[in-house]
Amino acid sequence: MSLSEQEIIRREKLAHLQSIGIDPYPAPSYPVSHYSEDAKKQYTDNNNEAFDVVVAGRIMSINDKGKVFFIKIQDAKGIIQCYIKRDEICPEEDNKVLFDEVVKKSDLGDIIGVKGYMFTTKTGEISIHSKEVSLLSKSLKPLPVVKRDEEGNVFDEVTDPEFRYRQRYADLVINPHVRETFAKRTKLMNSIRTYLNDMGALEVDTPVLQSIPGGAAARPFVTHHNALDIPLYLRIANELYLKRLVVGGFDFVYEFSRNFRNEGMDRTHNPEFTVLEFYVAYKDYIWMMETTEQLLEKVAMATNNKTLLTVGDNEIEFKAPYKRISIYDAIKEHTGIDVSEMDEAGLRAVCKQLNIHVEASSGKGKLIDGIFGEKCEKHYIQPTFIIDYPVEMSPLTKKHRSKAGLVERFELMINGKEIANAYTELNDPIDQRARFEEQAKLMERGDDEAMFIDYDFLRALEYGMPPTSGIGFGIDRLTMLMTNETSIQDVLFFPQMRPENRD
RNA sequence: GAUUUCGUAGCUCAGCUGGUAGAGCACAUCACUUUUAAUGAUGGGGUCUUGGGUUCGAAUCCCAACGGAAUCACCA
Repeated sequence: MSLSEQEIIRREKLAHLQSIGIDPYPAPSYPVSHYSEDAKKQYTDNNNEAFDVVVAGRIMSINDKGKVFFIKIQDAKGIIQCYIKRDEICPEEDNKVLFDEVVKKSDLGDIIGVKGYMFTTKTGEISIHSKEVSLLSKSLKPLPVVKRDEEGNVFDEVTDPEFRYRQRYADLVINPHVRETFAKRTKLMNSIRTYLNDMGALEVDTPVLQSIPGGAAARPFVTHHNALDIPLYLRIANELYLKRLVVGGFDFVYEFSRNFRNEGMDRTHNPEFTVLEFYVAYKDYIWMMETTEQLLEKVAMATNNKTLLTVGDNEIEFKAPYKRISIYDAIKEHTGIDVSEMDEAGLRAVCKQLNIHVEASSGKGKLIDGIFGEKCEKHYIQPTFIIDYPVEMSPLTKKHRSKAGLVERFELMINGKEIANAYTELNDPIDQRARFEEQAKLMERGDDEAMFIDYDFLRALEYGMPPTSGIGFGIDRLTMLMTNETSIQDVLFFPQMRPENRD
C-alpha cells in the first residue's frame, strides 16, 4: 500500500499526538448536549441568549487566523461553526498544548468535540464560543471536502460515480443532498408502514432462502446448504409465502422483501432490490387500485409535502384517482393493432412487423408483454393502471370475472416504468395446479424464467385461501420517483459494483 | 453479454496535429486574537489505470486487460 504525501503527514501527526500522551481514539462517551441545528434553533428561539452546549462532529472547514480558529463541524443534523480562541481554551501561558497540538494540527475530516456557549460572530454567524476542544477521532485519509459559498453554490463537487458508489461513506459526508435522498427513502418506507399499520396490517418476515424460487418469473441466485446438502435459492419474490400466511388466517399481511434476481444491471435494476408486498383477504383488484392511489398520494405528501412532483423533465401528479386502461387497449392505442384475439403465431407475426426481438421459447404471455414493454410502457408518464392481462402471462392471478381469457391484474405505470403489480389472487387450487403445469411446459421449451411448481403452496391452497388481493411495489423505483433520481444506484446505499482489484 | 465512451495530483479539471506534466481547491512552513469559497508569502506532491506495440521520443497514436458510465439484450 503506497501512501500519498497527505496520508503520510496525517500518520505522522497521529504518532506525534500519541507521543505527547493524547489519545487520538479515546474510549469514553462524549457528553454531547445538542445537535448543531437544534442548538442554533434554541439560540434564535431565545432571542440570541447564550447558553452552554456540547457538540461533536466532523471538521468540514478550518479557517486558521493564527491565534484564532474558525472550525466548522458537521453532525447528524447539520453544520455549526466553532470559534476557538487560543487564550480562552488555554488560559495559562505555559499550557498551550491543547491549542498548539490539537486545534492547530487538526485536519479536515477529524472528529472533535467542543464545549462552549452559543453566540453570534461579528459577521453574524451563529457559532459556538469554544471553551474546550477534544479530539475524538483522527482522520487519516484526506476527505475531498467541497467548498460552498454563502448562496450554497458548490465548488468542485465530487461527482465521479465510481468514487461515490464505492465510497458511499465519503459521499454521504461530503454531499448533503445524498443524505437527504436516503432520509427520504426511510421516510417513504415509514409512511407506508404507518398507512398499512393503521389499516390493521401485520408486518411479517418470510424466508429469503427458498428451496423453490417462486412467486415471479426471473433467474434466481443459487447457493448450497451444506448440512442439508441441497441447493437453495435467494428469493426472487415472497408472494407465495405471504399467501400461505393468508391461508393461515392472517387477513392482512405485508413485508418489505429484499429480492434477488440474477439478471442484468442498469439504471433501474440492481441484483438485490426491495419490494413491498401486501395481501388483503376478502378484497379484489378494484379495491387494490383504490388503495394504491390513496397510498401513493400519502407517500408523496410524506416525502415531498405535495402531490405534484417534478421527475426529470416531467411533472407527475400523484393525487388519486389514476387512469385505468386495459393492456389490449393500450397496445391498440400505441400500435393500432388489436391483438386481443390473436394466437401465438399471430402475435409472433406482430412482433416481427413491429421489429420487436423475441425468444423462440416465448409463449403468448411473453409476446404480449414484449409488445407492451416495447411500444406502450414508455408513454405512461402520469400514474396509470394497466389492467386485465391475458391469462398466459399471469400464472398466479384469478381469471377475470367477466372477460374470457383475461385475469384480474393490474400494473401501475409511472414515468414510463412499472412501479407496482397486483392481482385478484388465484385461490382455486385446481386452476393453480393447471397454471403451474403450463409453466412447466414453458420451462421444457427452454424458458428459463418460467415458474417452478410449488407443491407445498398447492397443498396450502387446497386447505382454502379466502378471496384475496395482493400487490408488489418496487420500493427502489418509487424512491427514485419521490427523490427525482434517475439511477437506482442513487437510492441504494451500496449498489452492486464489480469488486475492486487490490494488490 | 454486445456496442459506444471515459480513466492525468486527495478532489474538480487543463494538457493543440506525439517532444519526458499544469491550474484551482486540498496539503506543508510562515504571518494574522471575530473569519465566510478568509487573505498574503513560500514550498512539496504524479511509474498520466495496467501491460504490450509503433516511434529517435508516447499522457497524447495502435492493441489488450482492468474499472466506471451510457445505450442495447435479459428483467422489476
